[in-house]
Amino acid sequence: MASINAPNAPALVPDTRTRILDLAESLLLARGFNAFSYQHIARELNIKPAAIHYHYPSKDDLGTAIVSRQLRRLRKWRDLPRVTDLRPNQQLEALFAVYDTHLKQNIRVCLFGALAADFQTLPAPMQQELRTFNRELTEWVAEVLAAGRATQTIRFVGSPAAKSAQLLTTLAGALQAARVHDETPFQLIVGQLRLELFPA
Amino acid sequence: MASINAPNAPALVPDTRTRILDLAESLLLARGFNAFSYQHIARELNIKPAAIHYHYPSKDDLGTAIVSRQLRRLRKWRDLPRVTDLRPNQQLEALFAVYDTHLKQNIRVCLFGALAADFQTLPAPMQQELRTFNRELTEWVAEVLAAGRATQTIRFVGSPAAKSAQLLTTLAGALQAARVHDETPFQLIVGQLRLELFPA
DNA sequence: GAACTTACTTACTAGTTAGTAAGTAAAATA
DNA sequence: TATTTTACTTACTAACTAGTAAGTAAGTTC
Repeated sequence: MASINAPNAPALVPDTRTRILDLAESLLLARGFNAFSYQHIARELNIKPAAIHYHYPSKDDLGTAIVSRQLRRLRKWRDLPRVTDLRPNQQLEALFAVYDTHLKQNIRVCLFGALAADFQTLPAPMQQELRTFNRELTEWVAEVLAAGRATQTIRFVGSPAAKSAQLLTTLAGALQAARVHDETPFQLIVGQLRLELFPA
Repeated sequence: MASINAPNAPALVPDTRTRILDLAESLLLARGFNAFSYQHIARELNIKPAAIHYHYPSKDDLGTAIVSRQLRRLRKWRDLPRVTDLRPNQQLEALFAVYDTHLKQNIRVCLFGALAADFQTLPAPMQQELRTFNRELTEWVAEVLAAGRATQTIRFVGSPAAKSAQLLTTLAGALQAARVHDETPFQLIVGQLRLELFPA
C-alpha cells in the first residue's frame, strides 16, 4: 500500500480509517454516543456507510476505538518529558491548559463528560475503557497533588485521592457548564480552583 | 372527568399524562434525551405510542415539560419554610442531601448532568429551560454561600458566584462519577467539599 | 501475469424513529 | 337525552438506524 506519508509520522493526509475515527470522536464529543450515526460520518467524508462498517464493523467497535485512542493519548501525554519534567503546580497548569484547549476548540466537553450521562447505554467494552481512562487520570492527578503539597507548591486539605477526584469532576463539569452557558462559568470555576490550589 | 384523587393533592394513582412524564423523566436521567423513545414509554405503561403524542405532541414538548417541571420543583423547594428557615450551612447540607437522594435512587445523575452532554442536540425550548434552571440554582447557592460566610458557618475564598458555580458543577460531576464507577467517588468528593466548606 | 488483498460501492434487510389521520368508547356537559 | 370533549387505539407514513452480502477496481505479492 503506497502512502505519501512518512512512516511513523503524523499523516499529512490521514487515511480513511483515521478520518472516520477523527470525525466520530468529534461527533461523539459534540453530540454524545447515541446522537451520531454512520450516515452522518459517511455524508461528511463523502463515502458510503458500508465503508465505515468495513473499518469498524459495529458502532461498538468504533466507539471503543475512540476511547482506546484517548487512553493511549493520555498515557503518552502523561509520560512526555515536557510534562514529567514540570514541577507539580506546573503539571496541574498543563492539565488546565488541556481543558482550556477543549473549550477553545468548540468541543466544550471532555471524554468523561461526554460519555458519563449516556454511560448505561454504552457497549460494555466502551464502559470498561472509560473506567480505566478515568481511573488512570485520577491516579496521576493524585500523585501530582501529593508531590505538590510535599514541595509546598500546591495547597489543599484532605487526601490527595479525594482532592484529585473532586478536581477532575469539577473540570469535567466546568466544560459542561461552558456548553450550556458560555465560557464565563468555565473561567470562573478554573479561576476559583487556582485561587484555592496555588498559594499566593 | 371523575378522579379518585383529592383536588390539589398529590395523586395516589397518577393519571396517564403524569405517568408518561414521570417515566420519561426517569428514562431521560437514566439514558439521556436521545436514547429513549415513545415506544419505550408506551411499552412500559401498556399504552400505544400515539397516546403519548396525544398528551405531548412532539418529543420536544415532552422533553421541555420534564425540564419545566424540574424548574418548578426547584423554585418550590427553595422557598419551602423548612428550607428557608435553615441556617446557610444547613441549607447547603440540605442541597447535598438532594444529590444523595439522586444517588440512592439509582438515578445517579442530576438534570444538568444528564442534559449537558447532549445539549447541542436538544430542542431550543429545552435548552432555554435548562439554562434558567441552572442559573437560578447557581444564584440561590451563591446567596447561601454569602450568608454563610457572613455568619462564619461556611468558609471559602473568592467570590460567592465563582464558588457557587464550582460547587454545583462538582456535585453534578460527582453524580456522573458515581454512574461510571460506584458510590465511592461521590462520597469522596462530597466529603472533600464538607471538609473545605465547614469550619471544624 | 496470475492470485490475492485492500478498500471500497451498490443494493439490500429488518427494525426503530417521530409523527399523523381517522376512528371509537366513555365521560362530561348542555 | 343530545352534543361535545377527553383519552385513547388502529393503521399508517417517511425517514433513519445498524448491519450484511455481493460485486468491483485498483494495488500488492508471488
